Amino acid sequence: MSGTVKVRQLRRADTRTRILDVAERLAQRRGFNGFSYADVATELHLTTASLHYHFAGKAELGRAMLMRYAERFAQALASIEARLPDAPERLAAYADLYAAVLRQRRLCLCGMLAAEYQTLPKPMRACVLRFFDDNECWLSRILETGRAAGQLHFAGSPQEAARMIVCGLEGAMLLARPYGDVTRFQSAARQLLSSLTAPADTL
Amino acid sequence: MSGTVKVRQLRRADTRTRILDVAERLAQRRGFNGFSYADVATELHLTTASLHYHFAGKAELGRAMLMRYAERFAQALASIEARLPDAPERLAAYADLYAAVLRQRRLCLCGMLAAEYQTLPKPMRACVLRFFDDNECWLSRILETGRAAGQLHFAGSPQEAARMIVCGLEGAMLLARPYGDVTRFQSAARQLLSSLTAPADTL
DNA sequence: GTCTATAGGCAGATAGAC
DNA sequence: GTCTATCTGCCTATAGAC
Repeated sequence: MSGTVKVRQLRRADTRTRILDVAERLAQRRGFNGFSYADVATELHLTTASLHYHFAGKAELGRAMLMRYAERFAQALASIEARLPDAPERLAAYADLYAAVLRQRRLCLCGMLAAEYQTLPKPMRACVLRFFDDNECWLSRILETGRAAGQLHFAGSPQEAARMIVCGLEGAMLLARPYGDVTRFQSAARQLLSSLTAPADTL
Repeated sequence: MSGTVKVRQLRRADTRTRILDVAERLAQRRGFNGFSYADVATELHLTTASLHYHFAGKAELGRAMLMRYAERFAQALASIEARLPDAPERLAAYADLYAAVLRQRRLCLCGMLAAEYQTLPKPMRACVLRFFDDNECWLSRILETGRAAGQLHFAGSPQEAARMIVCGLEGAMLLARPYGDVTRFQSAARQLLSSLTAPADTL
């Protein structure tokens, strides 16, 4: 609608952005039920009343946080597809996205929210499912293309394989973090993807 | 110490047991941070004060709940090993343990607590890790035996494969539940295990 | 064992001054 | 935009009667 929607302030992110940054990190580390408005406000040297100026409530903050996260993730997927032509490399880069999050001692935001799903505000639930749907969709396409090019080998539908990959990577993050051991994730990811990369003659 | 430690009351579980039952179900559905003493008390037509008679605090309740869960799980594993001689059947039965939990619209207790790990009382954290260690240990043994018997085929160490299985199944539960779709879990589990069951000639 | 009563703290949220 | 002040409700926990 407006001609000058957003003017990027490179020197210092605006307050709304910084609130989202803190909320996102806390949600990924402690869960959506594991942090409060006060936690965010304190860290930014604000009051909870100020937060309510930017986001009507915690549910609204959560929704905004999720939408930004999904958008950023989608951009990362598009970047992988544009940069890397080979399917195996694309899958490895996909797993690296997860590893990068884990190195920050965070869980995938939507993996965390999947655990808390039953207690989430309704609008947030839809966002979580859409995130996984988008991942599954992107992976399916990558898998199908890779199989057609003879780079990948797997039985069953690309959709099934895509779902298994998402499950495996989310689960690997979930378990690697308590151990504080990123190699646990790497090992599981490698095994998971190698079953697609290596030729499976008997299937 | 005592000669008559526990006399089973088959007619009606004692209060302590019923508290643990409710707490366990709530923790598996809503997370440890997602339920309160009041939730448990209300459901049992008790007061929170009564709960404090049985468990000093929520952390102590959580610890007792976890220890009982781990013990029950260990018994289930022993039962699988005793009943089923074939490795592929054992693995399928192992996955069925998870599926049964998911059908109750619950997450694996320790999978849920892994997500909440950073906010858990210290004593509970150790229990969560021990649960996964025990699973990994049991699975490693099953995998190694199965490979030696020529029933299973996989590259790498049994430990690595065991970890991948646990990650995959926990992740599959995590994602299947929001969709309310047990077949999502079944599909992922089948793919995960078939890569071990089917001969992999090229590895 | 279970209760009533209550404490003390923290949660999300709002009104209104600046 | 950010603040102070305040509200209401829920949380874990305790004291003490029955």
